[in-house]
Amino acid sequence: MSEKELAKVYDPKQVEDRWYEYWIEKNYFHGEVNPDKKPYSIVIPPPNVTDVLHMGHAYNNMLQDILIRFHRMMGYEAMWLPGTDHAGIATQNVVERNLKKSGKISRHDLGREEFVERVWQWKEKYGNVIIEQLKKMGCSCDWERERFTMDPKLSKAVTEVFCQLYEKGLIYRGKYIINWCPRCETALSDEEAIHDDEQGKLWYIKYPYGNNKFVTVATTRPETMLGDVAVAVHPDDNRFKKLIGKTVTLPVMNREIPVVADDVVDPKFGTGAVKVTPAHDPNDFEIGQRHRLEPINVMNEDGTMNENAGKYNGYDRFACRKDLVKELEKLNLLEKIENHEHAVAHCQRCNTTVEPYLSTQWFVKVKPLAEPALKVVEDGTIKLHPNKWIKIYKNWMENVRDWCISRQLWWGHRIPVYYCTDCDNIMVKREAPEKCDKCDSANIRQDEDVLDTWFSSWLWPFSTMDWPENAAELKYFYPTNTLVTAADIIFFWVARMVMSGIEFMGEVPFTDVYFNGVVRDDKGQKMSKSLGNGIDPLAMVNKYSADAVRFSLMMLTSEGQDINLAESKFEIGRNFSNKLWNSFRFLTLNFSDNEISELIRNSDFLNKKNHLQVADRWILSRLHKTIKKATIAIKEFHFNEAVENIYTFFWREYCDWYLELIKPRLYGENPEAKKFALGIGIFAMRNIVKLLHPFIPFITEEIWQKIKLDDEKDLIVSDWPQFDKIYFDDSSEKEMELIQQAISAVRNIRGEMHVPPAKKADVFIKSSDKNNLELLSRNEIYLTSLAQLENVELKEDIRKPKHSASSVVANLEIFVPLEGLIDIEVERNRLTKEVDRLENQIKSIKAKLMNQDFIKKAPQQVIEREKKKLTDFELNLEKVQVNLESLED
RNA sequence: GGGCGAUUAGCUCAGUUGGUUUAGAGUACCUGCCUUACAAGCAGGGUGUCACUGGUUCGAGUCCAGUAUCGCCCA
Repeated sequence: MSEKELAKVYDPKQVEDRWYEYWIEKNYFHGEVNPDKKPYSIVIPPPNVTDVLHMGHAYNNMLQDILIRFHRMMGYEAMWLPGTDHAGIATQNVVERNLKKSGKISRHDLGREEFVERVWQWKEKYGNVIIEQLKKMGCSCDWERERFTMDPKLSKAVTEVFCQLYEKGLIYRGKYIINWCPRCETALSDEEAIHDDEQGKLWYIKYPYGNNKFVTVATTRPETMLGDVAVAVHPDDNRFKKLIGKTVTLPVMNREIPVVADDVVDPKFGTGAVKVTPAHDPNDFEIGQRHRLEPINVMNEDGTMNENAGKYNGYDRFACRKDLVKELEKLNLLEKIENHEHAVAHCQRCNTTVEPYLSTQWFVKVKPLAEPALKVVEDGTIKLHPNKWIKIYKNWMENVRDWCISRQLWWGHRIPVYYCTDCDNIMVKREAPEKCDKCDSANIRQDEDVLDTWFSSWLWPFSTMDWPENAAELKYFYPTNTLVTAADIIFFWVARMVMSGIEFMGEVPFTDVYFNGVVRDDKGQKMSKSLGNGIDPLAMVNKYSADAVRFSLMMLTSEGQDINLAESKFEIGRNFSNKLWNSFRFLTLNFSDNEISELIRNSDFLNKKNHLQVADRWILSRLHKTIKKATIAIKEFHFNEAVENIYTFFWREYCDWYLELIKPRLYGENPEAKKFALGIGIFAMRNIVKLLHPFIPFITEEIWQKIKLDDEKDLIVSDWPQFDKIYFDDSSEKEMELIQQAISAVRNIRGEMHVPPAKKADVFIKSSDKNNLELLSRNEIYLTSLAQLENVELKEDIRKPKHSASSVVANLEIFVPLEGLIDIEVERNRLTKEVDRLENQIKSIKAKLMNQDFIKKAPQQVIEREKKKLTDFELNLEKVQVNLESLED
C-alpha cells in the first residue's frame, strides 16, 4: 500500500467522478429480470424536462438512492427507473418565450406542426440537464431504462388508457365551469389552480326594481355582473321572500333578470342576495342549471371582455372592473366597498389570476376509480410514511371531483378523438381512422386539444415498463416497492397512480410511499426562484462534495419533517467525511500492503480469548448493536435515526475511544497483540463503510477499495452487514462504562484545574468493590494512556492524599494529587456543585418514596430502582461531603 | 370557513409503549491544547419555566381538552 502519504485532508474531487464512471462501466446500476433474486424497484418522480436541479430534487432523489443502494446490498435485484415528463404548459411556455425573444413570433405564426417540432428540438438540446445533475449527486439510476412521457411506447399507453376509460364510460365531454388561465389560454385542473389569500374588495351593488327600490348584492368580481342572469336568495330569508319570482334590472346592461330562491345562498354572507353568473362561477353555474337559466359568457379566452359585455367589449377584465365600478358610482348604484380577504386562484405555471370559465372540455369520472384507491390505503396494502398523510389522502378521495384532462395546448398527447365533419359522429380510436364509421366520409378531424401532463404521468409505474405489452420487466418489477415523493403532489400524482395501477394493472403501483419534507431556507421559507433564496445543490457539491451534501441533509431531517437549510450546514457532511478519511488513514499508517489480507482474514476474534481485551469485546458488541439498529431504522424509513446511530458509533465510540484504547498495542512491543487490535479496527471500519455506503457512496467505496481482499466485490454490490447476537456483550459494555467514567473523571479534574495536557499526573482510586478494582487494574494502561497518568494506585482503603482534587463516580473515589496546581476555590466549587446536585436528587427521590400512592401503585421494578438510586446517592453524597470538608488538608 | 402539522438549549433538530441519576445531539459559545489519524481536530465546561392554561395519572416533554403563535393543505 503506497498510500502511506494519504492526504491529511480528504479531497472528494479526486474521488467522486472516478467512482461514478467506474460503477457505470461495471453496469452496477442496471436491474435485469432475474428469477434468482427478489426484485426491488423504484420509479423516479419524473422531473419536468424544463427543470434544473434544486435542493428539493436533490433531497428527494438522494432518499431514493439510499433505498436503492441499501436494497442492492441486501441482495435484491435493485432497479431505479429514471426519466422526465414533458410538462405541457411549462415547456410550451419556455419555447414560446424563446420564440418571442429571438424573432418576435408567436406559435401561431409557425403553425402547430412546426411549433411542436421546435419544442422537440428544444427538448433534445436542453431537456437533459437535470438528468446529468442527478449523476453528480451519485444517483444510481438504471440509465438504460430512462424514459420520457412522450416516448412512442408511453404515448401508446396514454392512448390506450383514454380509449379504455372512454369505452367504460369514465371519460366524457361536457360544458362546465373549469379553471381557465387567460395567459396560457388553456383549461387547468383544480390541482393546477393554486389558491392564495389576497386582500381584495367586496363591492356592494344595487340592482333596482319597482319604484326606486333596490336589492343589493355583494361581489368580489364586479365585471362578471355583465353576465348576470338572475339574483338568488335563500328561500327562507324573510327579507327577500316577496321578491322571489319577480325581476330586477341589471344595471348598465339594463336587462330584466329574475329573482330565484336557492338553498345554497348563505343569508349571512354579504347582503344575503347574490348575483348569479353561470358562465363565470362554479356555484352560479349550478344555480343556473337548477333554475334553467341560460348562461351568458362575457369574456374571451384571453381574458378580455367580449361582445356580450356591451360597451365594455374589448376591455381587459381588470380594466373593465375599474371602469365599471366608476360607472356604477356615477349611477349611484354602488352602495359601499369593503375590504375583503379571500382566496384567489392562480395558474400554477404562470401565476396569472385564473378565471372560472364556462367551456367544453374532456373529463374523467374519478369517483369509481377513487373508491378502490382509497380502500388499499385504508387496509394497509399501501403504507404511507409518515402515516399522517393517510387522513389527507382519505379526505381528498372522499370528496374527489371529476378531473378536467383536456388542455388547449399544442405540446402533449393529442386527444384520440376524431370528429366526422359531415355527420358529426364522434370516434375514439387507438389509430387515426381514415373514414367515418357511420357515414364513410373521409372528412375527419382530430380533436385539437392535448391531454393534461398528469394524464401520462399517472401511468408512469407501468407505462415505463412497456405496458400494454406484457413485458417481462413489467411482470418482474411491477408493482414497484417504494415511491419517494414530495407531499405537494399527493393528489396530482400519487393518488392518481394508485387509481390507474388498480384500474389497468389490477394491482397497486407500489407498496410504500415515503413523503419527504419540504426544503426551506434558514428562515423557514420555502426555497423558490422568485424569492431567490434557493441553494444550488450543484454549487454545494462542488464546494463540499456530493457525499457531504447527502450526509448533511440526512443529519438534519427526520421522517417527513420539513428541513430548514443554510449553506453552513454542509460543513457537517464535509467534516464527517474528513473524520472518516482520517480514521481510515490512521489504520493504514499501522500496517503495510502485504499485511492487509492477513488482517482481514483473521476475523474470528471470539475464538482468540487470550487476545481479547474488554475494549475489543465492547467495540464488537457496539458494532453489532449498531448494525441491528441501523438496519431496522432504514427498513422503517427512519433514515435520520440510522445515520445518527452510525454517526455516534463511528465518532463517539470507535474514534473517540476504541482507536485511542488500542494505541498502546499498536505502538507496543507485541506484534501479535498489535495485529489483533488492528484486525478488529479494520473489521469495524469495513463494516462502518458498508453501513455508510447508501448515504455517502463515494468516500466509502474509495476506502473500501483499500481494505478489501482482491477477490471481494466492490462496495456498491457487496453484502450488507449482518449482526450476530453472539457479539452482544452487556457485561463488557458495563465494564467499559466504568473505565470511561474513571478516565472522564480524571480528565475533568485536569481540565478544571488547568493541568497542562502534557503533564503526567498520578491517581489514587478507592473502592469497596474488589471486582471493580481488579477490572481497573487489568486495564490500567487505558487509564494511563487516555488520562495522561504516571502512576495509578488502586486500593480498598486509601486516605485522601494532600492537595488533591477528588471525584466520586459509580462506587469509585478518585483522587488526583495536585501539589502546587490545585486551586482550592475551584475545587470547592466543583464539589459544592456536586453536593447540591446529589442533595436535590435525594430530595426528589425521597419525596417519591414517601408517597404512599407511588408505593402502592407503581410497578415494583420502578420502586426498586428508585430505592437503589437513593442508597447510591446517599453513599456518594457522604463521600463528596467528606472530601469537601477535608479540602484544606 | 374546514382539516393537518409544528412550538424542547442562541440556532437547526432528536426524544419509541408515560417511569434510567442531571431532558439529548449537531452547531454556536467559554477554557486549554497544532498531544504523531484528523485544528474540517482533541480534552473539559456552561447552556432549557420542554409555547401557555387546565385535566387524566402514584408519576407527563410524552396522553386529553382549551388558548396563543407559525406553517401547510382544502374550499
